[in-house]
Amino acid sequence: MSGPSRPTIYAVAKVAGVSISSVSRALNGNTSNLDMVARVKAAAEQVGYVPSAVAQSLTTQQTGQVAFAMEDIGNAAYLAMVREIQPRLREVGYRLLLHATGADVQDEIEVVESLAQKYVDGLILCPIRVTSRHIAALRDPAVPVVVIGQLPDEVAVDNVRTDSRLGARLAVEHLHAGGARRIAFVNGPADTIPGQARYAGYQDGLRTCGLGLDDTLVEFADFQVGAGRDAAARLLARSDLDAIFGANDLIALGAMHALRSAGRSIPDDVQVVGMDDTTLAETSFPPLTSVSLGSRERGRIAADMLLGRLRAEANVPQRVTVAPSLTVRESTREVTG
Amino acid sequence: MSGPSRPTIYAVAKVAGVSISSVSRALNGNTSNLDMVARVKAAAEQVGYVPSAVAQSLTTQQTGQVAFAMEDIGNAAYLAMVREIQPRLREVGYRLLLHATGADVQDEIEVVESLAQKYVDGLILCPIRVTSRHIAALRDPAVPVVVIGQLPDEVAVDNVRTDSRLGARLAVEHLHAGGARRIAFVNGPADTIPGQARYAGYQDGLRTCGLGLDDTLVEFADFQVGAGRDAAARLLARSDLDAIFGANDLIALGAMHALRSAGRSIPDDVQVVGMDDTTLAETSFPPLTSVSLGSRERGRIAADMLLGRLRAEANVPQRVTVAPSLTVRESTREVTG
DNA sequence: TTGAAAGCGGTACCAC
DNA sequence: GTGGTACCGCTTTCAA
Repeated sequence: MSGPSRPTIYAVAKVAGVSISSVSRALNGNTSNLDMVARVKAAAEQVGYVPSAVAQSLTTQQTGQVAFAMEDIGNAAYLAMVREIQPRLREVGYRLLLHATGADVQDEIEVVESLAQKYVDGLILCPIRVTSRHIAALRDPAVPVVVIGQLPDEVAVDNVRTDSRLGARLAVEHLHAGGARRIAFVNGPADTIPGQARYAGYQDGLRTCGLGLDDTLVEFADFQVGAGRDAAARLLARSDLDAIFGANDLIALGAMHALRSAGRSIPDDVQVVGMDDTTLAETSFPPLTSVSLGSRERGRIAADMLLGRLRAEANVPQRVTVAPSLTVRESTREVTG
Repeated sequence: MSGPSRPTIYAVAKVAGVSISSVSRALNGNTSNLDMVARVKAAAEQVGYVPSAVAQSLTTQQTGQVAFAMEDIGNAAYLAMVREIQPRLREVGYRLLLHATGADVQDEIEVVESLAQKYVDGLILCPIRVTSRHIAALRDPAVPVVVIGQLPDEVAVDNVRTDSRLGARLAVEHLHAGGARRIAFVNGPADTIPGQARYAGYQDGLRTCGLGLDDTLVEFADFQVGAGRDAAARLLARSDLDAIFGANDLIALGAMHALRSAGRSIPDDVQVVGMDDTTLAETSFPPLTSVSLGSRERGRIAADMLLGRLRAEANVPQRVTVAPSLTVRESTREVTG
């Protein structure tokens, strides 16, 4: 016995002794007859009527839902975005739908293509990579899309980005200002957009500081603690160094573990800087200096951008860039003067 | 100019030269005429047809969506659940909708009541508290609900829980086995279900270990790092202690910070145990021994339970309890023998 | 097998 | 102001 089907608008109309049109109007505030409104509301209350979201969607052509798609909600940067996005959507009555694509490009593209099913009114997408198929799917999305991340200029889509290359440079310059001269870099995978940008920024920083690039000071790792620790251990084994820049906070945290195991003190012997400025950076010991790429802010902006697009159509694509900034904590030396 | 409205099933029917009934059948595999199927699919492809999820929902009375409601996705325990739930749902074609209630009981109840709108096929709910209004709302939910957490026996709802009281006792016993005799406890807020259960478990542990309850060894804090640190600092200032049990990993992490600031070594001077066994426990220094309450497993079970309910209705409510377990790391002393 | 038509549960236009 | 009705886009029953 499937549950008793909920009362529909017809039940309310019957009890109130009016037409369904009147019920609809009364409940949606499209009538001036207060008496009617009262009668209908009483009837609705009596039968326990709640309008069907699906039926409303079919007629209004709006779902009241927005999707957020990223690689993995476990990633602190995306988590930070969700925490900004969800309340904003909720505030104006939108529900949030979560897509974790698991770094699968195919999945990511399917998400965009599935938009044609119209189960959401809009999408915020964080692509890990941008392929030609992405671009094709993004050419004429069924609903408004906001992309968080780098995007070729020719793609006409709302876009909020950051400059992780500049962020990496800031990290190096900060370490240099703190007295470091042999600044190691534990990068993420070299074949990813973030990996490439951060590596370029690392080199930028060395250059502006008048330091040369020393390949023995560079290592690669997954964006994970364990990998960061191992990579840092390799660096310590082969090179003299007085600072480590980790391509994200997890890597930097791993590096701190390696340093501690090697008996090096932080920041006196070796300074450490991470990237993403996640809560991990605050809670680590010592608290980790980290380059903020404004995840929260990007999430907030993306949400606002999408909501704006949802209420007013047909505008030129927007693009906002959030500047990276340094959050100095105790894993680096104070710069005096 | 609002975007060109997508082609409907009528467009396909027209191109294929058949009725919409046939299109529907062909696309849903409810026909044996292979020729028809081919023709329809070709036509669909040609016009770029994608069925409307909303229209399908209206006729099938199913949305293909499931909601997960918890306090805050930023909480590592809930995060762990989401990461288990989402892939499971996705695998069988369900989309995940996220509700963060922000510890607002009112919001939580509204989530349950909003189920009558039928925008999802089911709900997984993690209540922070269970009020009489919860119980009332849960009495006859519009769609199947699975509750993760404690629930009065009289509430006939699918339920997966853990035994955090037993978990707390395990923590105390482990510390005692490691040689601790003055075991402090930094609890969460006393007026929450988790707070009460853990406090009871703490006392259970003391009892089984033959230790007396000493109020000066008990402090309260939010479930946050900063609060945990401050609470631990208060304890250190007034009491002699050789172990600290934090009611969750964040509190325990805060306690470790306080200990470090006070110059106490971990675990030699003071052992520390946390609870929830989050990734923070793995990445802290030293890695934190923590009581696992099986968040991932509970998430997995809840998802499976809901999916089961979604395919076969009308069964008695299920209840599963996940046993807590201890994950021993380096913040406590090895127990030999 | 295939098509016509009746809903699914609402909204909104259009007469009255 | 109010009710009748077409329609949103699809699934499914029922005849032919």
